[in-house]
Amino acid sequence: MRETEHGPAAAEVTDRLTEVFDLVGPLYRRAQRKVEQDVPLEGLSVGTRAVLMMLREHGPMTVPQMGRAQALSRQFVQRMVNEAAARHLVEAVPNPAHKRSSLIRLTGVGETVATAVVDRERAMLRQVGGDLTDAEVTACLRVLSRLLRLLDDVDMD
Amino acid sequence: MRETEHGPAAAEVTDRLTEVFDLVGPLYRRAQRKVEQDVPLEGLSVGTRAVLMMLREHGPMTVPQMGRAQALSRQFVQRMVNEAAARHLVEAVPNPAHKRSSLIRLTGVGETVATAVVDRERAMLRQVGGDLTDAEVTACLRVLSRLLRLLDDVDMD
DNA sequence: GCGATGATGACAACTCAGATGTCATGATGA
DNA sequence: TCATCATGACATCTGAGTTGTCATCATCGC
Repeated sequence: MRETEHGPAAAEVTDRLTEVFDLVGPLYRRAQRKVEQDVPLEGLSVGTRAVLMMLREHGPMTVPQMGRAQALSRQFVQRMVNEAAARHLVEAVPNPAHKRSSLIRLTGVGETVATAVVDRERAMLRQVGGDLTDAEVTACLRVLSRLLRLLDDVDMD
Repeated sequence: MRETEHGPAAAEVTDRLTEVFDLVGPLYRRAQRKVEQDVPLEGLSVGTRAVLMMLREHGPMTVPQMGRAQALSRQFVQRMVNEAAARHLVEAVPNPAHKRSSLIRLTGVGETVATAVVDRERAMLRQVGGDLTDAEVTACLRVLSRLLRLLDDVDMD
């Protein structure tokens, strides 16, 4: 039986997707709380951590770009960036594409701190990594991305 | 190459798990917002919706059980349950196992409302369901469950 | 059986992540 | 050149969810 067809199998998949959402809530809250209690070690808040992680992963970005990527309001991200900038973890550099909105990028210190955070978190994830296959994680990423895209139109600003 | 071994492959998996977490944040916020704007149709709040959905899925439960399951504080869940009870969507029935903490279960009306919510949400998920295979969703559920268990110790109360 | 321990429910107070509103500025595009 | 739109700055607000406290009652060890 091909699972990608519509019909009974598709209905089955839809059912299970509900379960995925049911897992996202608790997972988000637990992760939030975990980060909340760990990240002060680096003198960060959850919000500034998110900014550092994004810049670390995707390179320099503008504030509105980050807001859209994280489904957060532009103004909130701005506050987090300002906070990070006050601690010299990030800095604004001129944006060749748009003169008014500067690119935000990690400073040397920022990179160091971001790496420390990532390393700590990966150490924790390593406990569970062995149980899961690469294929499973890939599938998970695909499912979550698809769901995210489904909710793309739900936006603000 | 077996991916479940430790070594390079395991490290790779750990890396990708970070990506999973990066997806959970935006997904949670978007879903929250979507539910927020849809669920007033049934005259519910996000919290009461969560209670109804849990009872619908798992049958009667006590308040503390629901709190643990959703990683929410007992008191908060209690408030949501009280709210739902005020609208006669749920009711307390004696708990044979523990005399002091009664079981909460859906009323007839509650069941109707919960079904309406589920149906609407499944209709939306159906748009995406066809793209994904049953195996992928299963893998996703497994990954998320594993991550949730990893954070089990992070708790409150 | 009886006291210690510990859940539970009820209620009050608080916090803070994140949204919303508004304005001035300057970039962009027809 | 003018209208439009995106950005940054700042101020205010909201409400989901927590924390604190207390009385009650169930459970369990002795």
